Formats: sequence, structure tokens, C-alpha cells
Amino acid sequence: MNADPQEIPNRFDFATAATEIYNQWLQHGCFDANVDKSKKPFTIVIPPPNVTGALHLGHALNNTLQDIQIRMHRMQGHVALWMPGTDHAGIATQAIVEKRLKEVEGKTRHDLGREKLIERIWQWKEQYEARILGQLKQMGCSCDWRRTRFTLDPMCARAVRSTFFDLFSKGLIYRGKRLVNWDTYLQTAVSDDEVNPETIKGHFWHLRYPVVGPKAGEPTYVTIATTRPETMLGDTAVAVHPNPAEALDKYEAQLREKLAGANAKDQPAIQVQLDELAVRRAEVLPQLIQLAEMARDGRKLRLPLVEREIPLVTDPWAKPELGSGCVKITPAHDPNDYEVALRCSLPMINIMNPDGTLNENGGPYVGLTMPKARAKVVAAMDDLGFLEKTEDREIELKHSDRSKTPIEPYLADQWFVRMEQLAQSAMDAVTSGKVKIFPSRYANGYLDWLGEKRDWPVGRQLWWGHQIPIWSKTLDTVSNAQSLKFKIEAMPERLSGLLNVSIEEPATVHVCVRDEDAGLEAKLNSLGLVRQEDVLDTWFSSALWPHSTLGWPEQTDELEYFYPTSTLITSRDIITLWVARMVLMGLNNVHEIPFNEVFIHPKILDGYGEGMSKSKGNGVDPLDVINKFGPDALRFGLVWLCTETQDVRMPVQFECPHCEALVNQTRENRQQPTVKCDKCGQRFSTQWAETAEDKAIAKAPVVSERFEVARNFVNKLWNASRFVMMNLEGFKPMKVDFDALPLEDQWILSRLATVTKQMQSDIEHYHYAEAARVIYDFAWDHFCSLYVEMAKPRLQDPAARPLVQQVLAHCLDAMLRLLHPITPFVTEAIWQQLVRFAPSRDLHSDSAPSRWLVGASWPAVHEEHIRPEVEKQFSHFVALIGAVREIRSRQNIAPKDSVQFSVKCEPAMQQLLAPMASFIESMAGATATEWSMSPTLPSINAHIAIEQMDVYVDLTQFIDVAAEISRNEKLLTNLVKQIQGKEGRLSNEAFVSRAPADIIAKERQALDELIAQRAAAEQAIEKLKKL
RNA sequence: GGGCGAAUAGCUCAGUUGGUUAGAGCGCCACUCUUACAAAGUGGAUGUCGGGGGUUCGAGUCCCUUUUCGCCCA
Repeated sequence: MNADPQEIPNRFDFATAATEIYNQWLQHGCFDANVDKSKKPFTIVIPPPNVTGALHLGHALNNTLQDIQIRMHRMQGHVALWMPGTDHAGIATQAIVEKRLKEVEGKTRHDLGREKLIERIWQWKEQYEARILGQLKQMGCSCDWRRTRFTLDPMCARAVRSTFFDLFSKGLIYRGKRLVNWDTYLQTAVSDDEVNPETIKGHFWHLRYPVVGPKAGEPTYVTIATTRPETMLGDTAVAVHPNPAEALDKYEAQLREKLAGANAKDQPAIQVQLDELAVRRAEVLPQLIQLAEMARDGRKLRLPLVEREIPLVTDPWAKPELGSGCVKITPAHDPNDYEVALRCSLPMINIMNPDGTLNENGGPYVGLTMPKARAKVVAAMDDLGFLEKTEDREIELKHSDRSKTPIEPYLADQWFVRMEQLAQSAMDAVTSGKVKIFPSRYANGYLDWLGEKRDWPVGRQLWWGHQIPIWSKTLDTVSNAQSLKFKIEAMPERLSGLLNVSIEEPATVHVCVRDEDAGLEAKLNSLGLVRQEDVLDTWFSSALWPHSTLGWPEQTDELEYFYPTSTLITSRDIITLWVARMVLMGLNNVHEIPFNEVFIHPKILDGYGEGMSKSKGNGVDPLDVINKFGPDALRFGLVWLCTETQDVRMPVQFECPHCEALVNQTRENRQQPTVKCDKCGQRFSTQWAETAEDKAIAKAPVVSERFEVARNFVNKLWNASRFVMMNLEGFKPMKVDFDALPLEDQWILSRLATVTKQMQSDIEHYHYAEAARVIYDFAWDHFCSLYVEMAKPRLQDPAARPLVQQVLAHCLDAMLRLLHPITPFVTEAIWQQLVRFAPSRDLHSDSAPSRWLVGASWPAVHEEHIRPEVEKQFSHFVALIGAVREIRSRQNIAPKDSVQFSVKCEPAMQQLLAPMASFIESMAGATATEWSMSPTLPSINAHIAIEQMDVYVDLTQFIDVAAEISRNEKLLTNLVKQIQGKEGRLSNEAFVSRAPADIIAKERQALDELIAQRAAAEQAIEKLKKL
């Protein structure tokens, strides 16, 4: 530590200081939150980052916002618990480990086996968990690390088992055959939320199915069109609309309505559709009517290739206005067809193996993948003369968000949670206002999604996750199943509530076991029951996060004290997946909402407005930003941009490791393993470098210039603090009488009180950017540019020095406290220095400040210091300084040359400003020669009109005539324009008669002033031109 | 197809209930190494508030419509 303030460096060395400070905080348990019923709790659970990969800027924003809440509330005297942890992210993590296994060792998960694969994934988890927690620590996150959880750890596992058992016992868990989104690469079902539609180029094949025994006059075949011809192998019917004529009428009516409402541009296209419809009525409709008749008459078709007889059925799903008007029905591989099959009681034939190849139902094509089977089916149909035609067509195909491969709809056994009641409870929590969502518009999506009350498919055919705690056995008869059920129900474990039994129709017995219990499991095994292979959806365990991390199902002190948590801060894409489910699970398990408030923060986009992601290559590692700008700048920079309505758009650059030039990241270069520097021409590598050759090249960090504002601000704060400390020699705390203070002291204390109030309210209301702006303006403009500048001459004056020292020390102290939640490191570093020069410096308290800023108290709002009239008075001084400076600059007067000026003003203004002569001299290099209602004007002067004052700067020594004429002419043009506007308004009868009187009066007064200014400017120009 | 959001200075964004001449930071121009800070200081220039209509004495702000972009849902 420096004893001499002169030795404080003029840059904050964040690289060494941050680590040291963070370790000190940890050592002193500054982040530990322990139950203390004499204080109020404030709790946040972290949205647990996936252990899939490292954190990017989106996480940095998310966690900074949480840390700000935690740190402010901790300073406000709450027991602030920030619960940290990570999420096992079932599909994503297993997928990435499997992918690497394949790439590096050429093995599949089946080569390795369940146990070995899980071992590998644990290794991955350990590595990334450490990386993620390290990133959070470097950002300064003040989590209670002692409590770090993982969604697969024993504590969370216990909560998962208890919850599942409870839901099972309430009859809310069931298994059913459902058409699921099957990811053939990962060989698991994925939820609708994990599926993205993509438009790709495909074909529309028109196929013919022969009619069995057509009667005279009936067609010998039916044409259907399909984008997926291979699925014909699983067809169980062909459907035609029951009343095609009526359906076409309806369709035409719709089109006509649309035509009437359409604008000129869209009308031709609709007209074309109408014309086509007319043709269709003539050419296709009669046949469709006939086919509907045939269907009702029970006619059958012969499905080619597999030679199966399938019925012709009627169902409104067959749209007479589309294709041939007939549609093939493949219930096991198409969601719509599935519905048709349920309506028409059709069989469902599954033709696919879990790995995406055809099973034995695929007849001659067994073992082929779907794409290969497609080619063969099309060729065979063509050979048979059943391929009518092929069209090119753009089709929407669902892709798995996880593996990026096409989804196959697939009929499979799935475990579901019934959502009816659970969803309703979560909707009520928000509509009643118990859970408040900010910004409120996000409540719409939440309610819409829950309102559908779709049952939640919770099984995943994975190995990484919580294995479903159900043991099952399918019996040969219903009565055997019943007797097995009775037998199990008679077990002592059932009586003590450790297991529960259900029967799935017709004869499958399911036993759910509450706790891990090897003995009980062995018993079940001996009865022939086998555990379900599937694991639970990751969101099942995440849904329990707010209470599982606090020890539920144990009724721990922590649960009682810290639950419900105070707020949840997350991003908008998981409102339904996660937020909604936490609410309903919290209500189900703890009978209480999991959090009182939810704040949804913006997303971070790149310079093109695209979301950052690893796969796009536009992600930014927060550590790159920290290394270049420091952790405080990272945090302040993110908060500075975190406004309420706008996502954060952040153009990013590579920083060349050779010459430090910034190279813009583009859509092209962000995917390349190496990039050539624009400036020095040398190549650097990126995150995509794979080959040893590329990896040997120095890697460029990815940063953004957006953080420069914040870095500069941190530097400003550091140096302002340095100035204060350099001038605290001999400082002795003193009591002050606010009303007896000089104007500038009253002013800065009034500003400080105002800013304290605003900032607290802004943070409480999640107006982060506003909070940052308020303190930025205070620190930079008010404190540094004005107060500190005015303090300089006062510090030289032994009589004034003690007071200004006290106010400086007090303001710095308060500023550090206010800024600490946003920029914890630099403020703590300054705090540790400040104590040596001013151990006690609070105007309002004699007690020594806390050892650590992190544990210091949040500044109280001194309402009595908020003085609008003082701020108004001070603004006259600021305006005067500005006016003189402008003239100096226009006239190019050297800084060392002092100027003189006289002022025309009321005596009150003179009384206010004349005593500030020394400040006017030091800050504007100017001396007033006269203050009066009618001053003597310098023979050559520059005039500036400011509120309640006319300032005449003496230019006798300096005049640059051309510059002054041009300034006045510009001013004149501006004045004329404004006068015209005002005169226009005031001569408008409507305005004068209808606008409120005070507005009119204001306009009149403003016009008078403008006219006076115009006259002054005109005179000035005239006079200057004579020189 | 439905919903939500965005469009304001070259860039990134503010702009409270409608009310003088629409703001900030960066960038730009000019001048300053003035003993806290050149990552700084002082001053300056920069806008058809996406387009079109409407309500109003008055619209960046309210309403309708339209274009472009983003996200969510189907």
C-alpha cells in the first residue's frame, strides 16, 4: 500500500487488483448468507448455466444484473443470498460429448455403454463447471459459493425423486403412445420447443394407388401427392373430404373475402387462386364427389410395394383445394395423419427403428435409412407406372435444435405430466399479481403458452440425466397385472409411503419408488419389474431449482427463511420452458410461488442484429473483454446498454494479437479458423482453429469498442479519487451546517441526494441503463467537471480547505458506495486506499466505515438536501461559464490570457454570482468588470444572451472580426427561424383561443426575448462590420 | 397465419402524463501536454424522429395504415 497519495498510479491496475480483492472477499466470507431472523432476506437463484460450454456475453449481462441487485440489497442490510450452480443440460451436453467421441475416437455411445459414457460426460461437466464458475468469479459475482449446486447432485436428485413420486401418486404422471419429434441422430424424442422449422428445397411426388375392384364408371386408381414418399410403406388409409363441394364453396368464400380486403398489390395473386379454383371445380370436383361416395361404400385401395389393402376414408383433413384432393394417411409418422387415424379408428404402423432406419414393416426396404428408402420407393413406383409426376417444391422441415438433423415424427411410448391443474395454478400466480413480470408485456407469452395446457412429455431417451424412477412389467393378462399390483400394494414400503403403483391399460404395472433404495429395487427386480431406461427432461430438475437448492423436501431453515426468492433475472427465450415450470412446481411442492418478481433482460446481438451463439461464431468470451478492459468496464458497459425496450446491438472486433489493430468481425470471417489482419497483414487464429498448424498461430481475442465508454469512466473515477486523496492532507472530519454552506457545497450535496434517490429507485425497478447514466453524469459532469474544479482554488485557501476536504471526502465516499454494485472492484480498491487518508468521512455519521466496501451500508437519501432552488441558482453560474468559454474558443483566445466582461442583470443575480469571481477566473479565465442593470459596455465586445443575463465579453485585445461576425450571423439565422415559428403560432387564432393560458404566456415571453436577442445580434453585426 | 418488439445524428442508444430550439456516449472538426485523468480538457458541427394518413391549438410521443428487421407461437 502506498503511504503517499502521490504514488498512487494514474491507472487502475485491474489485472492484479481484481484477483486480490476477490480472494479477500472470499476469505472474509463477504458473500456468505446465513439465516438471521433479525434481518430481512433477499434471495436470487442463478439461472444455472449449462455445463455444455463456456459463458458468453449474454451470460455476463445476466449475471451482472443479478450481482447488482444482490450487492445493493446486501448493502441495504438484507441477508443477500445469491444461490449459484449449474445445469446438466441433458440433450445438449450428451450430444456434444457424443459428437466428440465420434470425431476423436470414431465411437458411438453404444460402443462405450451407458456407464462409460456417463463417466465421460461427468468429466466434461467437471471441466466446464470449473470454467463457468471461474468466469463468474472473474466477473465479480458475489454468490455464496459454499452452496454451489448442480442439477444432478444428490440434493437436487432427491428433490426430483420426491417431486416425481408425488406427481405419480396424484395420478399426474402417465405413459402413452404419442407421436413425438424423433431425433434420429441423438435417438431421443425432443419437445416442440427444441424443434425449429427450416424451409428446404424438396419435391412433391404424385403417386397412384390402384382401386380394388372398381365398379363400372369408377376410377381405377387414386392419386395422392406427398413430400415424403417413403412413408407410404406405413400408410393405413387414403382420405378424401366427406363433402368436397361444400368445402370448396367455403374456400372460395374465404378467398373472396380476402380479395375484397386486400390492397392492389396482393389482389392479382388472389385472383389467380380464384381462377384456379374455377378450373378445379370443373375438372377435379366431380371425381372427389365420386371418391367420397366410394369411401362411404367401403371401397379399398391396394397399397403398392407392400401389397396391403387399405381403406378409402372420408375426413375433413383431406383438402379438396390442394393437390389431388386426396391425402395418404400415415398415422405413425405424421401428426395430422395421427389425428385422422384416431378419428377414423385406423391402425398405426410404425415403419422406423429408433436409429432412423426402416424396420420389418418396411418390407423390401428394411434396414435402409429414410433417404435411401425414399429413392428406392420412388424408383419402384416409377417402374410400376404409379409415379404420375414430380414437382419441385419448397417444404418446411422440422430440424432438431440439438443435433441440427431433420426430425422424424415417430410413434413412441412417452411419459407425460398432466398439465391441466398445474398450468392453471401458474397462470393464476401471474394474473393475480403474486408473481410480477417486468417488462409486463412478457406476461402475455407466458399466459398464452400455459393456457394451452398441453401435457408435458418428460421422458428423454438419453443416458445423461435423472433416470425415471419407475419399474415396470407387462403381464399377459389383465388379471395377472391386477394380482401383481395387489401384491406390491401389500408390501410394507407401500404402506410407509415409499412406493406407489399404477396400471397402464391393458396389463402393464408401473411402480414408482420415492427414494434411492437398493434393497427395494432388488425386491422389484426379483418380481420381474424392470426400471425405465429413459431419463427426465432437464427442465424437470430446473423447475425445482428455487426450492431444491434450499434443501427441499427437507423443511430446512434456509427454505423457510429464503423462500420465496425475491427476484428472478433471466432472458426471454426460457420464459415458458423454465420460468413457467418453476412457478407451477414451486406451487405444487412448497405451496408457494418461487419468486415475487421476474425481470426479463435484453438479448445481446452482434453488429448485424443477430443473436450471439457459438455455432454462428459471433459469441464473445467475457474473459476477452475483462482482459482488455477490466471486469468493471465489462459490467458497466453491459449495464450502460441494458435499456428496457431495445436489445443490445454490439458490433464486435477481433483484436489482432500482432499489432493490436481491431478487425471488424463479419459474417464471412467469423467462421474462419484464421483471419488476416487488415493493418499488419499477419494472420491470427480464431475459436475455429482446429489443425495444429492453425492453432500454432496467435489467437485473437474478440472484443467490442462498446466497452471503451465504461473503461474510460472507470479511469475517470480512479483519477478523481486519486485527486481527492492527494488533497486530503490534514483532513479532520467536521460537522457542517447545510444552510450555512457556500452555494457549490449545497449544490453538490443536493445533486448527491437526488442521484442517490434516483439510482436506488432505478435499480429497484430494473432500469439499469438509467441508473448507470445517472451516476455517470453525477460522477463525471457534476463531481469532476464542476465540483472538483471549484475545489481546486478552495484547497489552496487555508480558511476554506477543511470544509471542502470534508465535502470532497463525503461525496467520494458516497459515490463509491453507489457505484459499488455496478463496478465492485475499482470501488473496493479505492475504498481500501481512502481509509488511510480519511478513516471517517461521512457527513452524517461519526462511526468508522466498514472495513470492506462490499459490506458497507447503502447511502441514505437525505431529502433535506434536495434543493431545486439551489440547483437552479447554480445553473446560472454554469451557463455564465459556458458563455464565456464559447467566446474564448470562437475568438481563439489562448488559455493563459484572461478576459474581462460586464454583465447586465438584476441585483439578485449580481449578489449570487459576484462572490464567485474566483471560480469564474479559474474555470473560464475571465474577470467581471461590472454587474448592473445598465453596465458600461466595452467598446468592442461579444454579446451573449443567457437566462436573466446579458454577458458582454471585452474583445478589445483579441477581436477576430470575421469569426465574431460569422458567429453572430449564424445566431441571427437561428433566431429569425425561431421568431417566425413563434409568431406563426401566436398569430394562429386557434392556438390563442384553445391552448392553456400558461403555455401562451410562455410563448409570448419567449418571443419577446428572442426579438431582443435578434436586435442585439443585428446591432453587433453592424458594429463589427464598421471595424 | 397469429402475437410481441424495434426503426430517432455516421455508429450504439435515451427521450417520463402530447407543450419552447429533440439529447447522451463514441466518431468527426478546431484548440489545449492547464500540477487527478490525453482512456483527458474546452468549444463546435451533425437529425424530413422509416413512409403515408388521422386526432389535436400543438405529435418523436396518441390512433390507423404501410415498409423493413428481430423474436415468439401455430
